[in-house]
Amino acid sequence: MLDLKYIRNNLETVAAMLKGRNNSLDLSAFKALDAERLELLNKVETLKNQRNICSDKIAEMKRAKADAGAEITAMRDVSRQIKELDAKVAEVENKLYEIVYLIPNLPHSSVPVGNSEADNSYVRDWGKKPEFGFTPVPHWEIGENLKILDFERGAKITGARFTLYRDLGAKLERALINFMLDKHTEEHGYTEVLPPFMVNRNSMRGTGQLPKFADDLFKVEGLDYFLIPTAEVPVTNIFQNEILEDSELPSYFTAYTPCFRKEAGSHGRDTRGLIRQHQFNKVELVKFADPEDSYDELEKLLADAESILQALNLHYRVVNLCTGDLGFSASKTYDIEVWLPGQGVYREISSCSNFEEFQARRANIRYRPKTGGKTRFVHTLNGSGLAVGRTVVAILENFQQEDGSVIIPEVLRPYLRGREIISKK
RNA sequence: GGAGAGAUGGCCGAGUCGGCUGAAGGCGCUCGCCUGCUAAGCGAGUAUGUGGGUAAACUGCAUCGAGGGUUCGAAUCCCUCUCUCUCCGCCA
Repeated sequence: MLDLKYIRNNLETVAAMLKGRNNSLDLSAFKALDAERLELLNKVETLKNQRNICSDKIAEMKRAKADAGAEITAMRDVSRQIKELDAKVAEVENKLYEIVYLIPNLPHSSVPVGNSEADNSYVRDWGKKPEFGFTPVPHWEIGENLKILDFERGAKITGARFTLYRDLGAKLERALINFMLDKHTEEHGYTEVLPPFMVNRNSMRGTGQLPKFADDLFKVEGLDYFLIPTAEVPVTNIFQNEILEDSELPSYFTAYTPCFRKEAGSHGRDTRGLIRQHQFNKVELVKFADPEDSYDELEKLLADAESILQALNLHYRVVNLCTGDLGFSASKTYDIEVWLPGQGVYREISSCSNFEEFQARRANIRYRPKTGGKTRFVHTLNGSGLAVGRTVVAILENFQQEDGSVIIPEVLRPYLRGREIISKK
């Protein structure tokens, strides 16, 4: 959420920002609603002031055993007016916030301007594409052939976009989760947390999933709870409505959770394989940072995510998302795209963002600056470290052998009792 | 699921038959004084949001789990909800 005062004073900037983000939100009602709200507040607060003063007077008179009948009668009317105005304020405020909650975050100055994916700017790459003496195949063929991924049974058990992992497939997924969590906690200073996989509406609003993206969420029937689409939601909300001490910043958390997404609007896209599932596993990195150094923290966060791919020896590239491709809550986002030789494409495997104050304002997460003075909103950041299912995809496709077997990356072998290869039984 | 107790400022904890309680008292913390170190002592200060005001002084409004109600006036009375604790039952 942006600061009301900021929107009020920079309405043109905000409108231009919306255009740059391909966002068609209509701001025309904002100005009138905002002005009406201020006017109503002014009125009602004056009346309340009157009432407070008079109430004290009545109390005094009563203590002096004087008759306050006239004052009480007069205040009766004032109170009635206050009640009416309060109701009106609430009404106007609701309308106003309906708009404000739908305004996305302001992009950082280093974000390239552009309309789509094609305009994202290249940052760097690491490693190189593996060479094959044969034609590499996509992971779904490898997985089915090795009997470690069972798409048909996943669909039978639940439906499309659900997959049953078997045997070394399941173990590989589990090994990756453990490897990632260990690396981030032991080497990068993150604290591991295991949060609830369902959250309430307020938490979803705090990180920006609601109200705009309700269609993408699985809602629990009969309760106002939602399955999390990412650990970002429960972990960022750890400090919801709290004031942190400056000494607690920056604060790093990592969490493994399954993620549940409806993938509304993606019908027909990536229907084969593990790429786009309704349920997938992810190890997430979340940071709470001092606004002064949140962009340094973003670079470090990105490096932490990259280190996993490097340890697995997977070729990837990093892109800086352009204004048109940037997520709703983010000020700046780097995507890490891993090379998938079976499909001949780079696919997003991690998304690392700085949200600046946007989520902190919604979730009301503040800190006391060391210089003293008023509390300020922290900056929140997060990134995948990494999406586990897509990492399995990358491993299968990059390390496939001509005979259909797959070499297990060395760093994972300790997590698999020394296994070096997945081959057909 | 049943029975009961509770939710007050950074923490602990008062709030009597509704009014002088944004909130006593204590602890903690900050600044100053004092004391040759440590400890103790003394004085002052110490919530958040939002508005006015010169980014000051000062000042309006709101906030005692959340929402509603009664009243001129609610931390205090009534209703609903949420959460916490204790006991019983059930359960991985």
